[in-house]
Amino acid sequence: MERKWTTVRDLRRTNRSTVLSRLYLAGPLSRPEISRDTGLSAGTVSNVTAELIEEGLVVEAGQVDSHGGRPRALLRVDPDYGYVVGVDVGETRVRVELFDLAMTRRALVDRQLPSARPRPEAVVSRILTGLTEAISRAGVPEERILGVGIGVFGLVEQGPEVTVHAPTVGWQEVRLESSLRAGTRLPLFIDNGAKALGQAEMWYGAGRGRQHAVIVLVGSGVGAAVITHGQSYRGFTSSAGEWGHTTIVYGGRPCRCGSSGCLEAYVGAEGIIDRYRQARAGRPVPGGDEESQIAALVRARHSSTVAARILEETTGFLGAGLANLINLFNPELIVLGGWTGLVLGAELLPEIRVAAGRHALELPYRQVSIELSQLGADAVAFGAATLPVQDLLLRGGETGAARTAGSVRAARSSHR
Amino acid sequence: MERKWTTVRDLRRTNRSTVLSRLYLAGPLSRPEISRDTGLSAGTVSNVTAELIEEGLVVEAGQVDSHGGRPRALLRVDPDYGYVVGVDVGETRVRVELFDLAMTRRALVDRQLPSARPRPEAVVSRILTGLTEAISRAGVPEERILGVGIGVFGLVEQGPEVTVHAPTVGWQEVRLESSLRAGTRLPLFIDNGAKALGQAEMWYGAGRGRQHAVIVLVGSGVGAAVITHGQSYRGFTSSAGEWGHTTIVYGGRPCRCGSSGCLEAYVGAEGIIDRYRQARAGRPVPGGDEESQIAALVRARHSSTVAARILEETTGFLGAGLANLINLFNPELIVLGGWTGLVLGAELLPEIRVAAGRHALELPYRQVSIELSQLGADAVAFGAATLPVQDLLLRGGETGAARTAGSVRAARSSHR
DNA sequence: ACACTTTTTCGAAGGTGTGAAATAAGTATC
DNA sequence: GATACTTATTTCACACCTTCGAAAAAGTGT
Repeated sequence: MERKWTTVRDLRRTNRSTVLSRLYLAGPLSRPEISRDTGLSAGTVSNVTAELIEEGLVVEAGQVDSHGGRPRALLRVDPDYGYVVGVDVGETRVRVELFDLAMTRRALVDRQLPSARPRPEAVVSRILTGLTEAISRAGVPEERILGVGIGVFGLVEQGPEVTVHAPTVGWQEVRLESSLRAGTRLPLFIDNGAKALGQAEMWYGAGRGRQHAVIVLVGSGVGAAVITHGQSYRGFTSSAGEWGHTTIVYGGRPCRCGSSGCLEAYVGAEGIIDRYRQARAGRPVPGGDEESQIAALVRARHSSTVAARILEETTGFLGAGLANLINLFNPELIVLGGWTGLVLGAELLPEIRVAAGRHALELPYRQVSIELSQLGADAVAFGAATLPVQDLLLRGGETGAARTAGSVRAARSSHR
Repeated sequence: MERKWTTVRDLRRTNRSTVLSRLYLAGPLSRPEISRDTGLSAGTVSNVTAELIEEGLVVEAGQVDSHGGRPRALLRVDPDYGYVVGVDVGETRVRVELFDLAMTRRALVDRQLPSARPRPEAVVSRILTGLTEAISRAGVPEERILGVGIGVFGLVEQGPEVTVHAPTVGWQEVRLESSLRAGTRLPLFIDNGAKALGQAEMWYGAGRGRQHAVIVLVGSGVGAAVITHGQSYRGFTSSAGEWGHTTIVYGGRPCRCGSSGCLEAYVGAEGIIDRYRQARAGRPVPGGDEESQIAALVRARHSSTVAARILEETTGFLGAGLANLINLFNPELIVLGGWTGLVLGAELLPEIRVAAGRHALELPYRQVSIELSQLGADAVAFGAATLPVQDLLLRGGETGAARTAGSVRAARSSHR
């Protein structure tokens, strides 16, 4: 009962939010279209849009000619109203990208990390220097930055203060938010990288227009982002969706998480390569890094029965894992992403679908479609950048008395 | 964008709803307490409660003495404002119970089904006759019945019309709602039995006051009800939560659903008994029905190493299954229910907790507590009866122009 | 009897969306 | 080129809503 949802002004805010969101996600729209989509009366739409235009969030974008009537004016969110930053924190590098509101990239900064088990301070310093560099490269005044979204590996706990847990790289309750807060006044939005990417896929990728989906990430690790009613499913402390460490072969292969039989131990890149090596009687798998090893395996499938068998098994495990998601979450869509997932999916998607069908219940399986990611494997920073945008939309474009910045509102009004 | 949430009257309805819900779920409360809990101003609370009292939904319930000030009046929902019916549709019987709003049972009707694979018509006729009998036995005028909740086995699809799918008993897209609609004008609320029970457990059982929980049902079959933000997680077509048919032993024991290695094949009553029999080299398990066989197994665990091993394995499988739920849904609470679950849990809960800890990720495991069901195995009808209550609360006590009945409102206003 | 405290009600004020009417801005037709 | 028609957009009266502060109500303690 902590939510504040009572006054007539909150009503206005949600209506602003629905109008703004529709406008942002469904491209240029005319007022009558907004009215129809949102159920708001024409008068209200006119009223709300006038306010949004006045504030500079929305601009006119041409007209659409009519069949004998006043032509309807098209409206859209002004891409230059503000800018957002997305940060991809990986285990080997930090990547900072700056976008305008249309998600056109304006700057990109890449920083290597010294080791694959980076210390938090190393990450924090690279985020902060990357941030200033991206801002200066893009030539954008800092006051116009709406927020910084950060997609991190590991479990991101959204408490009174955001903390990150990633036992595999030795991070225990890392207070990432407060560390960053010391170095910037910009609003911060920290989330798990898979969840960030999932949101991007819903807005700009394979999930457009869907409400219930699971975006699955198969790379070195295996994760998932669950979307319900268009929103990320978080659970009690936001660590929901740890699909990679669900048991799929009771008592099976040991997993780096300490348990055994985890899905990740079978369909994560390392798991696949390891099983391939064992099937080759211990001979090393050709190719240098994991990526080329997987590629080699996929290429070999027509010539080598061993490779074919390994891939078939992998398809089976992956299918069963997807079936578990289908049975538990009943999504309308599953998006297969992550670099390993994309490599496998490019060749084997039909087989994966069939394998999922073998293990899932018939009804929910009939209602789900399994598709490939459209944004590719490298869109975590992009996804992270959508986090501040989402915040903007949910607030209906009002400068929330949120995390920081009273400067933003001032900057804005002096700007127009 | 289909939801209607725009006008200033919707605002009133949600405020009525929050006040009414708080009052219903948190027992007798004074107006200042409501104000504090809901964030509404004292004026609004007075205004809203006056309306609810006027309509007969809420009544005064004594006073609480003060420390030198006007004593605060206590308010509560009138248990006799209306009545609700809950129906438990099992594979062998139909059970109809009638409650007042305080969930005190006023009537109970039990009807056997002719076979364990009942035809839909057999179920429908027993529901309808059971309904009239329960109403007459309780001596309640039909106009005072707020609705009938029905908890059914199988997958319940909430479309424009509710349909039920249960392949194991040969039900394919059974149009239960329209069949019942022919025989009664009362508002109907049809849902999966496990979900219905889950809601009851949240309101009146082990889940009180929690927001994110999974209620797990282990009986002959295995199911789960997932609660997020206090609401049942449904997914795209409401068939979410089919935990029993998630794969936990890839390529393992065949399951009646057609797949193999499903959790249900290992920890469902039949699966346990079957594994026990195999371990006894095919000798039949003592005891008549499944229930007494499981009881015999549990009793034998101190004298028989075979029984002990089977139970240990069962604990392991169940723990891994729970761990999957923990990793995927990140609940704050897991409630173990269902008759098999209760029998096992009564003896082995600590071991089950440990087994879950072995397979779950550390952080979400630390944050979850695993408890036994408090409502017992036979509370599906009770749970189903909460469905119309929930509807009442969500509507804020306004007679929705919902599924049926304009008679209800008339009856109500003539009644006071 | 009086002062004090707390609850509850009351009325004015400030906001909101709606629906109908008015206005704007085109196209089709004669 | 003027007129009729059509559709988009704005304007405005209206009915509602919550809040806020003041006043009334209803007790306790001295």
